[in-house]
Amino acid sequence: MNTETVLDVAMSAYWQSDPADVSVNTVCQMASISKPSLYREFGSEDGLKRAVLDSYADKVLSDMFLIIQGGRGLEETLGALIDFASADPRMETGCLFYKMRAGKHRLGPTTRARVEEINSAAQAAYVAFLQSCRDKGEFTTALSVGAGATYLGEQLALAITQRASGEDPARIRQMLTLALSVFTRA
Amino acid sequence: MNTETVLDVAMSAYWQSDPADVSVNTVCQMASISKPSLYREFGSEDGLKRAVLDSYADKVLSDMFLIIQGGRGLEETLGALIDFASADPRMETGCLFYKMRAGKHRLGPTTRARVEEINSAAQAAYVAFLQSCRDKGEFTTALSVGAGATYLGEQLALAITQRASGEDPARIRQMLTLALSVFTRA
DNA sequence: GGATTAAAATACCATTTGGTACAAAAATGA
DNA sequence: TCATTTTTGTACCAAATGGTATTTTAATCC
Repeated sequence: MNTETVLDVAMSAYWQSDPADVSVNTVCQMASISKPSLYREFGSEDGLKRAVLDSYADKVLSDMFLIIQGGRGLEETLGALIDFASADPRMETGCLFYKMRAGKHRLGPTTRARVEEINSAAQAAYVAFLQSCRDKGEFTTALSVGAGATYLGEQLALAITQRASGEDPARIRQMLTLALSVFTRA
Repeated sequence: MNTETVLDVAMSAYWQSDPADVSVNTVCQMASISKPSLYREFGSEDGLKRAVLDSYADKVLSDMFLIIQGGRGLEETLGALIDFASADPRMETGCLFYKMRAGKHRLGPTTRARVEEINSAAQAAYVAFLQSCRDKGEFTTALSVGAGATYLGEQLALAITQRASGEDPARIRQMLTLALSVFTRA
């Protein structure tokens, strides 16, 4: 049984619907493997989800981090984030990480821990980005860097979550652009 | 068996945790009634949830509608909404309606229909409010009334949802104030 | 009080959940 | 080719889910 294949199948299932709505049984029959095989490889449902999340972070979230850490200016970076959130086809059914975070009380301990880890890393990345913008004199609002980072993160999460519920991408872009306009309009 | 009591118990349970995480069995033993009694009164889980949502709309959401339809000005109304979302003790564990809306794919048909109904009513209320502000010359942004209404609704939902996950109310107020500043700062 | 009717609870149903004991295959070694 | 080891799948487990048939209890009527 190919571990990589199982991870892909599970990720796709969790991502398309919701980690809480996909059972281990379902994953097994979608991947055409037996349940003991899966448990031998991942130990538990929690282990599987954690592995899937790791894989997701590697394949998808990394691209988002690249945008934030690209070293570009405020407007350009915000624009890229808006593009990503409102138009990237991979976010059409939302973000697996945000789905997990939204239902983190339904996750096992190791997956939840990983979710919190990633969340902290994202927050830190937003902070670093905004701080660099402030240093460059692009981010001159009274708003603190920490608060701005939280705000930015939550607005992105909101936008991407809305894509999962089928909202019109153009509308989402409009809303997100409006929300993030607080960074550029003093 | 007191129907009102059962509704209160169920509402409290759904509200405090999440409608998807509270089973019919749990509701029964919390209300100290037998399962057939509950099914005789509400027909199904969907029926119970729908009844609870109706009761919730009557007891809680009505207050939110009162704020919006109070006929007061833009700044004052937004301030009241910010207060409600970030400080009202009843929103400490979030809003039952928003929880249902967030997990509406997990709801039965009648409850889901009611959720959509309430959602439309809320949107309409936001539209009416913003339109009246525009008529009074308080809302002069390029933003359309419809888009503004959607934005307002989503930002409130976000803020209240964050309260359910234990975020610091002061932080939430700050974020929401920032988000809604787009209405008053041109 | 005794018969009838309305209310409630016990005890069950099928299905699904996460998880595993154990037997059947398949690959490896000599 | 035969024995050993590793891999895989069948068949099961207990618990919980939403929902119900049937029996017991309680109230009503005469």
